[in-house]
Amino acid sequence: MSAANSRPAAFFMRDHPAMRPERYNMREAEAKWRKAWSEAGVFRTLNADPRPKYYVLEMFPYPSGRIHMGHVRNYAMGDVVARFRRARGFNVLHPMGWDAFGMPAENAAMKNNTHPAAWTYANIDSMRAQLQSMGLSLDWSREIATCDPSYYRHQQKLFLDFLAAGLVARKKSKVNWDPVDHTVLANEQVIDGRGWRSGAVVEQRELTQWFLRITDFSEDLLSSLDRLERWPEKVRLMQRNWIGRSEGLMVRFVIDPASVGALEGEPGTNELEIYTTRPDTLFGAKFMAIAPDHPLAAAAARHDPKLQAFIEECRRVGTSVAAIETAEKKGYDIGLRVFHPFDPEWRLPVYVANFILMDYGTGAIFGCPAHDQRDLDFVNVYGLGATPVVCPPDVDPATFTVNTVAYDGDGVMINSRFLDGMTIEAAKEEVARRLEAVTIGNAPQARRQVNFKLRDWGISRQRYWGCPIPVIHCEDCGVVPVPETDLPVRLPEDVTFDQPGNPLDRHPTWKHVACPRCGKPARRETDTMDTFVDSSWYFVRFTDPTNETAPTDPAVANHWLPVDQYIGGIEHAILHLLYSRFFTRAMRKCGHVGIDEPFAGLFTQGMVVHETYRDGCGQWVAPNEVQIDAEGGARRAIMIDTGEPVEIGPVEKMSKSKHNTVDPDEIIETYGADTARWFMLSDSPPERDVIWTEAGVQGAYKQTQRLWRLVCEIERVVGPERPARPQAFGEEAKRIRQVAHAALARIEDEIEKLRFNVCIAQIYEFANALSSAVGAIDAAPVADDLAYAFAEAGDILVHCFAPMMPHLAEECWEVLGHDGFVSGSPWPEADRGLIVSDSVTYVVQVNGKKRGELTLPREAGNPAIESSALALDAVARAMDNKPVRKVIIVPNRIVNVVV
RNA sequence: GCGGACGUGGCGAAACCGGUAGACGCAAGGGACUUAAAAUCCCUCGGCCAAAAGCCGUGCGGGUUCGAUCCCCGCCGUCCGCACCA
Repeated sequence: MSAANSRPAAFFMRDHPAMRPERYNMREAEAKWRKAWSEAGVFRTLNADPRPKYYVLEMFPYPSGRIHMGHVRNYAMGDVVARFRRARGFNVLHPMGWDAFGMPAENAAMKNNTHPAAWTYANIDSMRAQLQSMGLSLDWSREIATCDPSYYRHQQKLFLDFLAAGLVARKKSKVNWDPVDHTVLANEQVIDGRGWRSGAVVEQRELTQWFLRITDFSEDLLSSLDRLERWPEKVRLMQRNWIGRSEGLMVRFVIDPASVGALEGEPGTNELEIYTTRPDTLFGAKFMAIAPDHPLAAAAARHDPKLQAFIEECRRVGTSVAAIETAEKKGYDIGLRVFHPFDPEWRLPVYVANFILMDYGTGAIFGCPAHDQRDLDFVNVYGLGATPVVCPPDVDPATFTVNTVAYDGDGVMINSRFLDGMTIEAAKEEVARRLEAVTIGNAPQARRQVNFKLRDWGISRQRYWGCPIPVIHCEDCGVVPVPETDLPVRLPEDVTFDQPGNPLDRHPTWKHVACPRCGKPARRETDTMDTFVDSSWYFVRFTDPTNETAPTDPAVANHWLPVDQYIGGIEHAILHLLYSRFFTRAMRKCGHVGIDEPFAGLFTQGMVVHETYRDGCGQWVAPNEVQIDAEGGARRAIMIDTGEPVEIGPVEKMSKSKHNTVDPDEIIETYGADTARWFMLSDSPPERDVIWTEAGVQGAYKQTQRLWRLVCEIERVVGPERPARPQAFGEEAKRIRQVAHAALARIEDEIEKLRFNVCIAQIYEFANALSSAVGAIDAAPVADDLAYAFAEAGDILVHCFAPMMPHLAEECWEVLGHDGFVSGSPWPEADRGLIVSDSVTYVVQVNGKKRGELTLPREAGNPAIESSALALDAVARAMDNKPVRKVIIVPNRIVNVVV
């Protein structure tokens, strides 16, 4: 149905206002407009469109099968931006796709005996239908799914390009290994050191894995953060800390040969190299500590079964930093002693300690308990003591001690011989200078080093449902890339999940291939890629999603990129965003794009949270099983079925386990997509969590009806013809125009800043003002000037809420007598000249406390303002006959009389 | 453990760059309309006080300032991330 076809009905209604339905039938209207948009292709985007581009993107969803309220919020926000920019004359790219590889499909396969592909594509179909029911202005012709060979073949090409460019490495790395299920476990699958499915104690295993060399870009990824001005400061800070640049010193400690004992002949028993960012605290050292995975620890363990047991105990904690660092500090003295670099008489014990990470620095430290909390916790277990070497300002060095809280602040060096009295910085410099000058075995004892916490990105996954890594292992030729003509390396379809391990590895034929180089029998790589790889370039693929010959067309990609506004959850603040920034740089190096920062503007939205409910037995109860009564301010909940009382619990993130989810389908069915979108945007600032409440969504529903009635009322007082602009406006018409244009200016500012909740409050204020103006009219239609003002205000109002409630807006647009779509019509121009008023209201304060108000002409000068202020009764009373000391006048705002 | 954020009425919140604290909405209470209900419309709504005047009030304790929700210092509480979840 085209908009033109609906004209007769609209005319009929305008001629007979009484015939217009009292209530807006969202169910019919929403379906009607979605169909009309789709048939007219309103949201189709052409790469060749000459208008300025605007790329708005929301993080694409994992196809779990059902959308949740978090999606509704995320996509509602993105759609507001897309629709607003479109109205502002931009050629908007607003695509959607599916982050479709990943573990849940394999878990479902194991549980339900379905194939991951079948499960995933079925989920995509149902989620697409759900998203479409939201009325999002998406270009569905650009839809992509990362699990589709038409997508991952290009990802394999990118991998090969990266390989050729030296951006790929093979290294050993540890994984959580479940000895019963014969599978690698994700950190989230390790619960209290045991596999989630088998319950077996998890081991750590070393596997040779594929890595992307993100650390090649550490410095660039860090310094470029300064240029990302439209990113939240907190995300930039999180990335800065994650990259973790530090300037420190590598120091070689000589091991006392007398302490080597049974380790004689083992490698690495001459010296121990450590990395420190605090060389200034060297005189506070109490011990050395090495990681359980340190080669020296392994060497020592070969001679000491108890140490071996200790190391294995450490490994059971798991591979996650959080687990390692929260575990109680434990160590094992391996008997070695090292010489203090500045005192050959001073020897320090060497421990293997569970809180030292092999991945950072050299996997070895010197421990200075007085100034590092972890070291202090450690010595407090082993009774090694703590000597403070940095004294806080204004503290007496003679009495300063450290017992349970380490001091990591600024201060002056003490107890440190030649460093005493220096600042921390000077002491660091002095230690570095002296140790650089000492030569041990042809090399200086210390060297300055910039270190990063950032590690290379391990992308190997021993799983089926991911993008195959396109290489072949040949006994003679080694690692051989799959020739590009053989891409894609497709996942075999005939796999089963009824036994443990990786289906690709145990597939009878898939991995057996001829070496592309020598032709001898060889085997395919059976690891697949981390799904973060899939999501690290999908935003590029959207610019040219059907390109069959290459991952991108660089010219097209460079036209659209960077994404102007990216919107998604804060949980992706580090990994996804950092990997995407790296990937863009890597793609640039290989000639696929010409930019290095993929997302110019980033917005991180808060979660959708909900009250939790439990019945008498403590079982979780879902919101749709509960009825809430609020009388006299007290809220009580009962089970709808039984009337049994229900306990209202704390508000928490919506999760299946707590049964506090709300199904978007049900909400859209009951209230309509517009209401759901409106409520998601109206209640809380978008970056903060929003609490889903039944009362809130009902309130939003009421507002949709109110706006509908208001627009119908406006149409009634305006009359059936769109009024022409009159020569002059009366007082009331002027006032209405002023209200409308002021509202428009504010609302567009707020949308621009993504402050949707404030924007909606402004729409309410505008609607309230219009509503009373219309209510004051008793004879319709009104005079020409008023009719014009009302019609103009009505158009503005509809435009203002159209990005949030697009279906209702189309319906209202039609009522106001327009052809075509409001979704396709330009944003009205706010006449900012209309907005300035002739008078200004000052707040009058005495000593900073409000005592009255004063309305004066805009052009009033300071002396006039001052004398009017002092003339106020309330001011005189508050001054209490005291003399005026000073009068502060803030232009157009405030007068403060200081007495 | 490390890192990051947040805290304002009964509730969600607003307050431009340090300048009227509580816009707007929800809930609640009162009223109108109605046979009744729903819907709709009007009024009240931070605390103390009968009211006016006034005083108190932005997690807590200090500080800077003519003036602090906003800046500084120190606490308390809540939430999030931590590299194989996506």
